[in-house]
This record gives sequence, C-alpha cells and structure tokens, in this order.
Amino acid sequence: MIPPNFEMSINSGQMFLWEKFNNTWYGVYGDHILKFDTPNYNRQYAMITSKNDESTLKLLSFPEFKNCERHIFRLDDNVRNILSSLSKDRVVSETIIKYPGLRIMRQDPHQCIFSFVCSSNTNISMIRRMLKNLSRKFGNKMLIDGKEFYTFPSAESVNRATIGELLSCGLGYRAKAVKSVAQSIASGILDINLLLRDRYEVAKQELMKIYGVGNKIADCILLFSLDKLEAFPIDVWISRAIFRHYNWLLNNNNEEQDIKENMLTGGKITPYQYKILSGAIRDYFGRYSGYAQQYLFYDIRHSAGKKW
DNA sequence: GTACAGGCAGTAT
DNA sequence: ATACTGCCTGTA
Repeated sequence: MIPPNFEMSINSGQMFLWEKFNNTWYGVYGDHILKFDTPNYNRQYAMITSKNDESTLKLLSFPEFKNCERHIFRLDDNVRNILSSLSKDRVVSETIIKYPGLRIMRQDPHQCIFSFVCSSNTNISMIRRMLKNLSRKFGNKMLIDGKEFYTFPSAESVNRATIGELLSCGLGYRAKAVKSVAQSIASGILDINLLLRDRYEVAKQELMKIYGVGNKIADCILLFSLDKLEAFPIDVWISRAIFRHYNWLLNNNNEEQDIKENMLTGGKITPYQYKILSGAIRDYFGRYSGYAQQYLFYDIRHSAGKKW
C-alpha cells in the first residue's frame, strides 16, 4: 500500500487546510487537528511493506479520533482493486503509474461543503486564504507542538456572523452563499447524515437546492466527503482533459457536438451539457469514476505546468 | 491600467 | 435550454 501523497492531494484541490512544517503535515478536519509524520512516509519504504501493514500510516488526531487513518485515508476502499479496474482505460492507467500516492481523502462533510462553496471562480491559494480566515475568526484555537491551529467553525457560529464579518475574510460575493449554507445546516434543512445514506442523484439534488451550489460544487462535495465515488466533478480543467483524451466518447448528435465546441473554446459548458457529459463519463468509468477524475485532473494540470 | 482565476445565479429570449 | 452578464479579491 503506497501511502497517500499530501502534496498531490493538495495540488489536486481536494484538501485545502493542510500545511507542512519540516517533515510533518498538519491538517484541519472539522473540529479536529490532524498530524502526520513523514520520516516513515517514504515511497520505497512503503512499497516494500506488506499490504495490510497500515501501521506505516499513523495519523494523530487532537482531540483523539480512533482509527482516523482508516477513515481519512479511505483504507476501507480497496484502492488496489479500484485502481486496477480503472486501469482498463489506457489514459488513466498511465496516470496511475505516473502519480503513485495520489488518492482521494475523506473530508469532514461540513467543512467540505463550506470549502467548495468558497471555490467558485477562484483559485486554490485564494480558497485556502478564505478558509484560513474563516477558521481564525470563527474556529477554536488549539496549540499543538507549540504551533497555533484553528479548528473549522461550526455552521452555527458561521450563521451567527454578519455578512460584513464574512466579507472581512475575503469571501467577496461568496459571503452570501456561505451564509446560506450555514443557515441550511444550522436549521436542519440540509442533513448531512441523510445525504450520506442517499444515493448519488438524490443527494446531489438536495445539495443543489442551496444557493451557491451548482453541478460542479455539488459533485466535489459528494466525492470528497459523502462517499459518492461515482461523482465526477467537471470544471474547466477536466473539461479540457476530456476533450483531449475522450473526444471519442462524444460523437453522435448535434448536442454532443455543441459540448465539444464549448470545451474547445474555454471549457465552459451549460448546466444541461454538464448533465449529458457527466452521464456519459460515469457510464464509461463506472462506480469509481471519481478516482479516475482525480488522476485526470492532476495530470491535465501537471501537464499545463500548474503548481496551485 | 488590464486580464484572469478550478462557477453560479439572474434575466431575457 | 441557451446566451449573456456581473460578481469580490488578489496576482501577474
């Protein structure tokens, strides 16, 4: 079992509040702060350990969170089987070899919803800044190894904030959306435990009722925190990747020709086109489409020379 | 100064 | 269902 590569996961935009100090990674998981030491996290070492030796993946949590590595690193997924099933596709197969350690992490749903609501029309470093500001302002301070960390704020505390306070976190026009998410969760309209049990389509529909959550953001939340591994978020980058590698998936009618046209000219597609494209891709990759998405996403950005 | 960045909602057609 | 538009903020 090759351990997850934090660097890649952060660059692939699924984990925003992780930071590395020397050889140790620290991350925010809801009201927990996580810590991962890397001396034993070395590819060669990990590759020669036996597959069920999860002791190499020791993750610490403050306060305690039993077996957090199993939960957060998704050790309950049979990654080996998932990746080998996706390897039937030649393009994905190459990226799996190229980026060993790229994984999907399981995020705290509540934090994940806020994170991606902040993600619209901006970049990863900006998202990190917004979330850090929100945490510093509304989360709880924790001292770990002599460093200051802030837990992710509860929906209630975000809901108590004024739009002005949210604006001061650099959210801009997203402040309104963040507020509406906080309201939905705090009032119980949006029930995370229910979403976890719902099937993909139902949960997606529920999420998209919230102001500020569209197709792409809903799919990110479903994939990264609600165990819907068939979710395949499509943004401009994935759009370009599909155009480059899976042009052949769309060939039949005028509708699909229009999608191609849009993918070529900037990558923006309409909500209806998103539905068509998403359906075609998920039919092709199957129930673990989300894993394929992460590899394709990382690769297209990597080949474009993107750092963040 | 200008363009642009990992979407979304509102409006008109 | 699509086309078009505006949107906060920071960086190049």
